[in-house]
Amino acid sequence: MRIADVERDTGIGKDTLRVWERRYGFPQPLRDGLGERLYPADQIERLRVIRRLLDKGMRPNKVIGQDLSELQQLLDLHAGHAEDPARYALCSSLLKLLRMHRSHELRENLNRILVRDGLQKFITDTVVPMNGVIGDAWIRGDLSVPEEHLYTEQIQNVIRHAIQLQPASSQLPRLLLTTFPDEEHCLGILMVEAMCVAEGVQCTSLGTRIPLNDIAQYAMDGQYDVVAVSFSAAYPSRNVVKDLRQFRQRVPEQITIWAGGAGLQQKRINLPNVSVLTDIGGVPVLIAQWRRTHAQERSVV
Amino acid sequence: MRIADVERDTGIGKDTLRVWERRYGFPQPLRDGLGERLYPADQIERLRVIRRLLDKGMRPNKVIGQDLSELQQLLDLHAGHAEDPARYALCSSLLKLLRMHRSHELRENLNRILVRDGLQKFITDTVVPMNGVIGDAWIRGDLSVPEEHLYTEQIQNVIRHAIQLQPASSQLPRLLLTTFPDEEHCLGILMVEAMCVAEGVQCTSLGTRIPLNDIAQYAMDGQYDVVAVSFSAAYPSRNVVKDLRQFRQRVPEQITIWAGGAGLQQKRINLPNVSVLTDIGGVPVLIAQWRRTHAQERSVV
DNA sequence: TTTCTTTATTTGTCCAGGACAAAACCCTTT
DNA sequence: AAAGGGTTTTGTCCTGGACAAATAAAGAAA
Repeated sequence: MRIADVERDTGIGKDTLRVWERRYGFPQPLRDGLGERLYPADQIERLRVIRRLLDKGMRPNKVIGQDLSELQQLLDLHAGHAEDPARYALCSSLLKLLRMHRSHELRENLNRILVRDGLQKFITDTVVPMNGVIGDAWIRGDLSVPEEHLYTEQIQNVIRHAIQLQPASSQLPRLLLTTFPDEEHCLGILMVEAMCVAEGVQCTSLGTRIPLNDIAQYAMDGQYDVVAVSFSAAYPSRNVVKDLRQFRQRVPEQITIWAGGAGLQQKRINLPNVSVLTDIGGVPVLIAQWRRTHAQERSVV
Repeated sequence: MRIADVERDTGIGKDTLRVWERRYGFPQPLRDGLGERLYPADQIERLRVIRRLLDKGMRPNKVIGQDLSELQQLLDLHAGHAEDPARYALCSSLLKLLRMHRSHELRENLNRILVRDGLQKFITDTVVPMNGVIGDAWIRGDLSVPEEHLYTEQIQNVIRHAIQLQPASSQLPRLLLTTFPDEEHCLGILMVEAMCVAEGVQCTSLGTRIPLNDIAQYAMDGQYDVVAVSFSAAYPSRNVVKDLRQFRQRVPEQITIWAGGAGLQQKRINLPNVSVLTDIGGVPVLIAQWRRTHAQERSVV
C-alpha cells in the first residue's frame, strides 16, 4: 500500500506519516524499486489503532513506541461501560445481528424499538448506547469497515425515515444543521435533527462538510435563529476551538450556536451565545431555554 | 486560505497545487510572514472551475493558462441539454425552489412526483435530469455549496424513504452496493438500489468509501451474486480502470460486477463478468439478463 | 479511411530534510 | 483549585528534484 492509500484509510496525513517515521521509527514501511514507501497490512492496522487512541486524547509520544501493549491500554481505559444491564443486553444482541450481516433484521429491530419508545427515547436510550458499543468494538478492531458502515447506513435509514414522518412545523426556533468542512460524519446532526423535530422545531439540514463562509451566508439569508454543528471524535482536535471561534466571528451574535459531539470533550469553550452540548439528552433543555429567552420579542413579530 | 484548506475545498492535492504553480504560473498565492502560501478567494474560485473542467475530461495544459475565456469553453461544451421541454420546465421550477431555499416545498414536490410516476420512472425521468440540471448550474458557479448539498440531502431523503417502503424481497440476485475508497458520492448507488428494489432484488448497501479488500471479503462471506459500484465524475480519472481491474482480481469471477456512473464515460473496460452501465435506465435490463443467465443453476439450489 | 504500434509529451505523486508556530505539558505561584 | 511562564511535543508547510503512468502525436500497416 502506497502512502496516499494509507492517508486515505487511516486519516493520517502524508507529512505526518513521514515525520513519525523519522522521529519515532514507526511506521517503517518497505521500499519499492524507486525508493517509494510500501506499507504492509499489519503496520496499517497498528496505525488505525494509534489513530483511534489519539482521537481519544492520548499523545503520539506515548502510543507510537509500543507494539502490542497498546491493546492493554485500550482495554484499560475504554473498557465496557457499566450501564443499565437490560439496555446493554439489547445493544449486544443488535451488535450480534450486525456481525452476522443480518442487516434487514437489524433494521426491523431498530424500527420496532423506535415505534415502541418514540423518537426521542429511541435516540437517547438506544442509538446513543449503540454508538458507544459500536465505537468500542471498532476501537479494538472487533468490527470491520463494512460492518461499521452498514450500521451507520441502517441507523441513518431509520432516523431519516422517522424525521420524514413528522409533520412540517412552523414553530420557532428556525434551526440550521450542518458540520464544518473537516467533519464528514452525519450521524451527529441527524440525531440532533431527530430530537428537534420531535419538539416541533423547524429544521433544515445541509449535510456535512460545508465551508464556514457558506454556512454563515446561508444562515443569514434564511434568517435562522440557531445553527447547530457537530464534532465527532475524529475531528482534528487542534482545530476545534479555532474553527468554532472563527465561525462565531462570521455570524452575527444574535444567532445562537449549538455545538455538540465527542470532539468537544474536555474543551472549554467560552464564546458569546455558543452553547456546548456534551449529552444529546440536553437538546430539549436547550430548546426550552431558547424559547424562554426569545418568547416576547418574536411574539411581537 | 492555507494550502490544506484549498486541497479540501477543491479536491486538488497539495503537491499538485505546488507543481501547477511552478509549471504554469497558476495559482499564484500570496505569502504570509513565514513564506507560506495564502490563496485569495478569486484564485480558489478559478481552481474550482478548473477542477470541474478536468473532471469533464479536459487537460490541465489547456485550461490552467486561461483566465476568463474558460467560461466561454464551459458554455460552449456543456450548454443546456435539448431534452423534453416539459421535463426541462419541471426541472427548472424545482431548481428555482432550491435557489429560494424552500427546501420543504422542494421535498413535497419530489414526493408528489414519486407517488405519481412510481419509483423507477421517478429515478429515470426526474432524478437523472435534475442531476444534470444541478450539475450544469454547479459547474458554471450558479449554485452555492449549501444549495448543492441541500439538493443531495432532499433527494436522499426521498429515495431512502421510498426504498424503506418496499417490502423486503428474497428474490435473486443478491446485490451488494458500495463505492471504492476514493468515491464519496452516495447518490449513484442509491439510485441503483432504488431501481433494483423495485424489481424485487435483494439489496444491501454499505455506503461509500469501502476499501477494496473489505468489499471483496464481505461479498464472498455473504455469498452475493452481484456487486455494484458507482463512479462519479469527480473520481480520479487515472485510477478508474486500474482500481476496477484490481477489484476484479480480488473477487471470484462468478460474482458479477456492475460498474456505473459518469466517471466511466469514454473508458473502455474489458474485464470478465463486468458490465458497464452508462445509463441508469439499463439497470432493469441487467437484472433480466442476470436472471436469464442464472435461471437454472440456482433453481436447483 | 481506420486500426495498430511506436515515440514524445504531459501530469500527478513521491522523496528528503529542514523549519517553525501553536498546542500541550509541567512546574511554580497566587 | 486557578492562573501564569517556560519547555517540549507535534503537525504542517517549504524547496526542488525525480520518475512512471497516462495521454497525445506520429507513423506504419491493413
